[in-house]
Amino acid sequence: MRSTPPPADAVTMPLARWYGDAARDLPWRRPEFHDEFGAWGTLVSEFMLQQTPVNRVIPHLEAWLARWPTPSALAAATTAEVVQQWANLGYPRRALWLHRAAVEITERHDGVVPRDVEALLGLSGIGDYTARAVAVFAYADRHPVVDTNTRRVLARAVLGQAQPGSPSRRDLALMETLLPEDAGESAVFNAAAMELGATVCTSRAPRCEICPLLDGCAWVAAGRPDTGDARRRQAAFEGSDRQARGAVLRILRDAAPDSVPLDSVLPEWPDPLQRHRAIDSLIADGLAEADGELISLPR
DNA sequence: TACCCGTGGGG
DNA sequence: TCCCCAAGGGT
Repeated sequence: MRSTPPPADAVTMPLARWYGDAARDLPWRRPEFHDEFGAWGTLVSEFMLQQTPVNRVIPHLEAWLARWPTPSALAAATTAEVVQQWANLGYPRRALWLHRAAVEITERHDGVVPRDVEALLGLSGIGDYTARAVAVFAYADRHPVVDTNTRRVLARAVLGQAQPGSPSRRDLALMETLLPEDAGESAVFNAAAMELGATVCTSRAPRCEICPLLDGCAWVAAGRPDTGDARRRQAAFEGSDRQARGAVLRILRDAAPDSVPLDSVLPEWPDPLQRHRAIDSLIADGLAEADGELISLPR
């Protein structure tokens, strides 16, 4: 006699089966990747994947790990080298944080990426998502891993809403209730939920026809209501400070390791005040360094 | 909590 | 063309 399966199985079982067939072949999912780079490889990949699409990350990840295959190797690099290697991945403060995390790992953890979630959360640039992603995907421990893809899958399949709206902490708790007891199965479930959100249960045009959760999906059952789109729109990029900062930093990256005259940096920028603000804030963030009338990446 | 932080590809 | 948004985190 089998007991009635827990409701969570209605989600975990079909998802695991689907993942076995449909998972993309990504570098950080290959055994050789873990053999070669261990948890460090996972950590670097997760930093790069924060808000940067998979396809753009892959070549940068390989170059980065070839140059700095261990935390201590990166810790020994200069800020300028790190920012330049980060290239056009975007959000360059992540490069600073990754560098800082490498120093922290070297100094506080004997050069070994921590396994404990609390210890991981203590590192620069690591939050709820990245800490658990490292613990689960590098160390095969049992934790809920909740990113924007998983949140969307939970919102639709379980909560019946078009987009995630509840605080992400609540989705973390919800994911915990669905997590299989077995650590290995739970790791697959975490990866599968993310993969489904990335490739099928997408934000704009979900492909419900091929979704393994179609039969039990609360959102489909409700007639795919458009939940008023509570998402906050991303601030305009054109004319923003971010655009100005990006333009300045590109010049410094291209010139590195040389300095350039301050006057030569975006002299024609439409808003001189904004140009000044961009330069100052980059220096304040540690992404640039001024020396008299010269400016460069930090030395 | 809401806002800030780059960059580029796809619908 | 233009708009959306992408394996988040810090403040």
